[in-house]
Amino acid sequence: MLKNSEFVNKLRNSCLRPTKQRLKICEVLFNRDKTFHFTINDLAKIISQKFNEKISLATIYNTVHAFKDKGYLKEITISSDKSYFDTNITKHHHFYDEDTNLLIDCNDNEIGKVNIKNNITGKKISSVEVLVRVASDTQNQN
Amino acid sequence: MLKNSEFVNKLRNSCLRPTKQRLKICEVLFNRDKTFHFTINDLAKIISQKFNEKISLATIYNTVHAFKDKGYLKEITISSDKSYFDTNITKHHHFYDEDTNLLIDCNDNEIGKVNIKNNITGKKISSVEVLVRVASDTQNQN
DNA sequence: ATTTAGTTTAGAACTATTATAAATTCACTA
DNA sequence: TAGTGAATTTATAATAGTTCTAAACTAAAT
Repeated sequence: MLKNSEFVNKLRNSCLRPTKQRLKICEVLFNRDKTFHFTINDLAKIISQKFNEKISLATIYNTVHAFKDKGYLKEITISSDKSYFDTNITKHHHFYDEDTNLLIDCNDNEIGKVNIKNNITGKKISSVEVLVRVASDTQNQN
Repeated sequence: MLKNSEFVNKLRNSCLRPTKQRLKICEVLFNRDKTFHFTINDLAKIISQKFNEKISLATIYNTVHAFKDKGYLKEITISSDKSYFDTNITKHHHFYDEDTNLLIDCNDNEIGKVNIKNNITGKKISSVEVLVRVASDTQNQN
């Protein structure tokens, strides 16, 4: 739960001018108690519902990517037809509910540490991500 | 390493008519010793190089999706701008080399079993996939 | 107030993928 | 082996998500 002046600082500290549009997007994304998972389309809808003035799609794309580059958002790839973003930027894993298309964060109580015994020679691990797809019992296992 | 008559059977057993095009695609995908990771675009290129007669992109899409539906291919999602497919249909995980954009299969010697302590209530796990992104040491950690 | 660089915008462009509908081919039957 | 109907292939159009463009606007420093 952050307030406007904190967003101004956050943006200034990242060499991003605190424009009206970016502040609105901050408010939608970061003025929350819980992690928020969204697609660009979700975000565009929320913005157009919440505020009278609309923000151009191009700006929403630009801002989300800027926030991702600055480390304020994480991108999560579940399907090739959509990009999901996550306001939880800590290392964590996900459940993906195939019935509802919703992402759910996992904590360490749910998935134990992944044991990587051998890495590719000469390479450094940049991330380890587990995706557990779940569905109601009637769905067939893949 | 399968031969033509085996592909004919494979297709017939799946209620897919063994057409010239499907047999060529089988030859590219399954006449191999090792696992093969590819995008539709990769496959289209290989086909146009290997054979004189070209196969329509629509047919390549249709066939790859039919093979996926029949369980002969697995789809792997790494980035939202491309679909990767894998001829290794066993349960396994992947390294993804961010420098070369190549996928590498993991075996159990490389990644230990993922310990899922709690699943979402009322749901069944349909898959568990680990993606380890790697890059050369000079790249920054994400 | 002026200036300059950063930002926003609408719309065009692009890329991957799916849909369409006509032409072709497979495979069954006679 | 020719005829038939359904499956398949094909080129092309359509669509969806995303990126590009370049003109208009705005923030912030002088």
